[in-house]
Amino acid sequence: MSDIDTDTEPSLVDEWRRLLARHAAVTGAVEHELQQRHGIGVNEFEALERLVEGADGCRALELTDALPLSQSAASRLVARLERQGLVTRTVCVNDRRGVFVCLTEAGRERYLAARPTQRAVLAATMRPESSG
Amino acid sequence: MSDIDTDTEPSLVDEWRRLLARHAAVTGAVEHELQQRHGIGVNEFEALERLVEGADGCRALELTDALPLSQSAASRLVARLERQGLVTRTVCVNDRRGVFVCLTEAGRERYLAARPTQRAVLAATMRPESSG
DNA sequence: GGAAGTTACATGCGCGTGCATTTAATGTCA
DNA sequence: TGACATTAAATGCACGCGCATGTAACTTCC
Repeated sequence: MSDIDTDTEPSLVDEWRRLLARHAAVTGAVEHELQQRHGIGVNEFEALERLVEGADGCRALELTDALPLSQSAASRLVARLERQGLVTRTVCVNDRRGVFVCLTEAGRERYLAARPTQRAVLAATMRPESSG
Repeated sequence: MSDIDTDTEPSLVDEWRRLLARHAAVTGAVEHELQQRHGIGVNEFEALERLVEGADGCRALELTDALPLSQSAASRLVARLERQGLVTRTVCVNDRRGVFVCLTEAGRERYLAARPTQRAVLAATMRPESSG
C-alpha cells in the first residue's frame, strides 16, 4: 500500500496505537464521570449492566466471562458491589461451589441513574473514531 | 439504523464493548509475550519505541504526552527503564526542571529484540477487527 | 462409598496506576 | 532585583489488577 519499509505493515502499528489512545481516552472519561457522579467505576457499571440484561441475577462465572477481567478481579468486583449494597451474593442452589449474584433494587437504581451519564460520555468520546 | 429502542444507539454501546474486549485481548497478549520473552511491559515497549523514533532521546514531557499515561505513571515508567539500564535520565540543558531521557545501547537492543514479538502478537490479535 | 482430579470462588502478594502534593526551576511584572 | 504565578518532575497514598495459591464442592472411576 504505502511505501514504508518497516518490518511490518505500519498500519497495524498505527491501528494499535489508536486502540491504546482511544481506550485510554474513552475509558478514562467514562471512569471519571461515573466515579464523580455515581460513585462507581467502569467495570462496576459494566457488571451491573450485564445483570440488568440478564434476569437481574447470574452466576459469578458468567460475569467473569462477560467482563474483560481475571477471575480474581471479577471476584473482588462483586465483593465491592456487595459492600455497596448493589448486589447480593448467595450460594448457588444447583452448584454450591458457585455464587449467584443478584441485583438489588439499589443496584438497579444506581445503574439506571448512571446509564445516561455513561451513554453521554460514550457519545462524546467515541465519535472521533470515524476519522481514523 | 436498526429498529431497537434503547435510550441511545445500541451500536455505540456495542462499539464500546468491542473496544473494551479488544483492548483487553490485544494488550493482554502483548503484555504477556513481551514480559515473558523480553522482560518489559507494553508501556515500556511503547516508550522505547518513541525514543527510537526520535533521536534516541527526548524530554520526559514528550514521552508523557506520547503515552496514554498520567504524568506520575510516566515518571515512574522512566525510572523503571533507567533501573533496567535501558535509558538514562539527565537534567535538561535548556530547562533544568526538565529531564532528558536518552536511550542506551542496551535499550535499543532490547527494543529491537522485542519488536518482532510485539509485531507478531499484534498481527495475530488485531485481525478480528475487520469482522466488526 | 471413597480416593483422585477438576471446577468455582476467595485471598495473599507484588506491582502499576492516578490523584494530590511537594520540590525545584522558569517566567512575569514592577 | 524581589515577590508571585506557572511549569517539570518526583513521591506518598490508596486502590484495582493479575498471578499463584487455598478451600470447598462437584465429578469420575474403581
